[in-house]
Amino acid sequence: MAKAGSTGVRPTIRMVAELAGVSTATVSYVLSGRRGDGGPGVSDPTAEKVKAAAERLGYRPNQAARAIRTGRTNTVILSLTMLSDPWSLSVIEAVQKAAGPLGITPMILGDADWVKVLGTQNADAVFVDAVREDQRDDLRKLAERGTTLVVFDETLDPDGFDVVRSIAGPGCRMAVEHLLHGHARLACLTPATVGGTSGGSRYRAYSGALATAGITEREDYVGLFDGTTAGAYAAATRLLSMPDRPTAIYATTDYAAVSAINAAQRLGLEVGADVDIIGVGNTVEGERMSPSLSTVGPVDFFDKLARRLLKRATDHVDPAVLDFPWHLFVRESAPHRSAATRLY
Amino acid sequence: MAKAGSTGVRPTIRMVAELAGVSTATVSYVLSGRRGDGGPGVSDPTAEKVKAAAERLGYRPNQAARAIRTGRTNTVILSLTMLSDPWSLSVIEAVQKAAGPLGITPMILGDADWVKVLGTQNADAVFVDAVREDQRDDLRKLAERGTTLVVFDETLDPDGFDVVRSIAGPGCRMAVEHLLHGHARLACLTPATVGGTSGGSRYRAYSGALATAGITEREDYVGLFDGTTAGAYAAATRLLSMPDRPTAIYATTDYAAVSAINAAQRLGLEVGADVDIIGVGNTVEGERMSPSLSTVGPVDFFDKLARRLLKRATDHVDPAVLDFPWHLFVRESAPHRSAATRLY
DNA sequence: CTGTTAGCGCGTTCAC
DNA sequence: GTGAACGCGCTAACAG
Repeated sequence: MAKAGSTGVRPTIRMVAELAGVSTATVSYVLSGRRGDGGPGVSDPTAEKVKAAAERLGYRPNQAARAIRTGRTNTVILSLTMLSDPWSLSVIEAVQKAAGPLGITPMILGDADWVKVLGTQNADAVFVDAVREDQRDDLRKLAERGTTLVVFDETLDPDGFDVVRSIAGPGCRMAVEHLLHGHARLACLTPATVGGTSGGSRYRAYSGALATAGITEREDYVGLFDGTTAGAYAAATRLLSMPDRPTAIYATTDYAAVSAINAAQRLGLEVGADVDIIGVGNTVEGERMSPSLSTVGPVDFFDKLARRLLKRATDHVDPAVLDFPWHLFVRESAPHRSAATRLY
Repeated sequence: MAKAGSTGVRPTIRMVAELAGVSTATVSYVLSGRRGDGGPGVSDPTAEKVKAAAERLGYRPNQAARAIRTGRTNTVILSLTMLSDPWSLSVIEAVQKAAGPLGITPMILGDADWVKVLGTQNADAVFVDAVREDQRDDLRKLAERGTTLVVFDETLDPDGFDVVRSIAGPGCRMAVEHLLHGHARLACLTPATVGGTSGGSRYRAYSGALATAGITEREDYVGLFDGTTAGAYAAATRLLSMPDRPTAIYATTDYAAVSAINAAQRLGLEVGADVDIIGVGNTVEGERMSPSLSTVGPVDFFDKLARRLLKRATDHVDPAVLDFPWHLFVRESAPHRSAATRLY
């Protein structure tokens, strides 16, 4: 096996040029396959020599150096607050699938502290998961300084950056109203922490729909939990163990709904018959599970989001709002109920 | 509110220098708080002027440019194959906690294709989750070219890079033997896919321990699943629904064990009494759940791993092997069983 | 048509 | 406290 000139340091374009007996410019042209105005520009024999030299040294261009000149890093950053959330995984998956063919690498920032990082780190585009009140100003500043941002937020207005809006309110209302067709004892399962993926609007949809239906909200029918799956499971168990337990649960996130289904089954209740459960978010997990999860959510959200992010990373497009209409997905965990099958 | 000189472009060190009426060198020295050989070097008034100018422009040094000169990016990369795995989340959490105070940003690479990325992207250190057969050579090449690598692998030898070994075999054997003290009908719950977090060694510990104990392995007591939580749940349900169901389950990962506990409870079995369940990995989830999960695993794994990664990122240390001894954690889901309490 | 020269764009750092 | 070189890869303008 050839030693391939291993010197212990990273090979530079100059080393390749020297080994091939050409200038660094030629190497650059050959390896990036581009030349001023379209003409081929480099003869085949020279190109071969260069390629061979690069191969021998194991040369790979330094992205940092390239970025300084071109302003492009071939990188997008995904700032995701709740990495354990299936929602985040869906974002990652969609972006990776779309980025691969473009030669763009998605880097994930698990920290919530994107402001500090984005000040010094560069990427062709950045997706931001959640914006705290005190971070709103920073968004504008970053955008002004040339950072291409795509922000997920329901209330923010675009101001040099994209805003992705997937307005939950009306959709959640649809979910609650779907349950109200067949139920009067309707509970709500929601994380106590405001912010994150599920805002207060999802809970308000519950209050609002109950009020409109003329049903008084019961405090003991609101299952608050700590944001974890286990917490959701425990809260659901409490709800379903009550003497006059609810006959339906509206969970403000799909993963909580999944936990609720598990809890119901654990208690010997048949989901979709003894108790109906609906989620929010339209995640794939819910679709695949058994019984399949009824939910509300946007259509094709992640793919469209990924496409937009990469479009902004590659082309020079004006910032805009992306609005995602929500649909109701009626599946097994909360089927349609007519007057004949309603539970009251 | 001051416009703060918003020009639509990123402020450079030169702009700061001009505004402050000093040279770029001075700005660099002031903002990075360093000067040649320890001498003070910059007067207080000048330093103030520079800081004010930097603040006014919202200047933040460009990490890419800095990296070119210093060779340091203040970044570590975590290449994690199974982002949904709690194990990965624990790695992230530990590294983030340790990196923050050092001013180092952890970037996560969700793709399994670290070879291509690390060829062009730089980081002060890289943690790699899993190495495929065909990637072993690339490790050496990367290390030779100056990439600081910390690799998680049970069989690899260090060769310019760190190897973190958390050898599962003996620990898993302990787990199986723990169950064999009280059980004869012992099932195994394991993902079908070899590779990933759980290798074949975890399954072999089961086969081996059974053979040593003189118990014939039953094919229908091996619950294979697809690597998902739902799959594990289904497989466990099948095992526990058999007419001569096993009285104990050895799950080769903690999350599978958790699923098995859920499945058992769903079937009305009391875990720790009717059926014992043990996991592998010693994840926090298992410790916190109820009943708490008996498991085997290394002690303090994630913190030590994080410390090592960051030490290699900041200092110049020689590569080494990090070996983590495994312990048996006897908790509620599989308690100690004496002759009096054994289930056969 | 093929290849080179020279200088850019960053922040850092050495010698004055 | 500064001027200028440095490290990297890219590319406009030029020479053969």
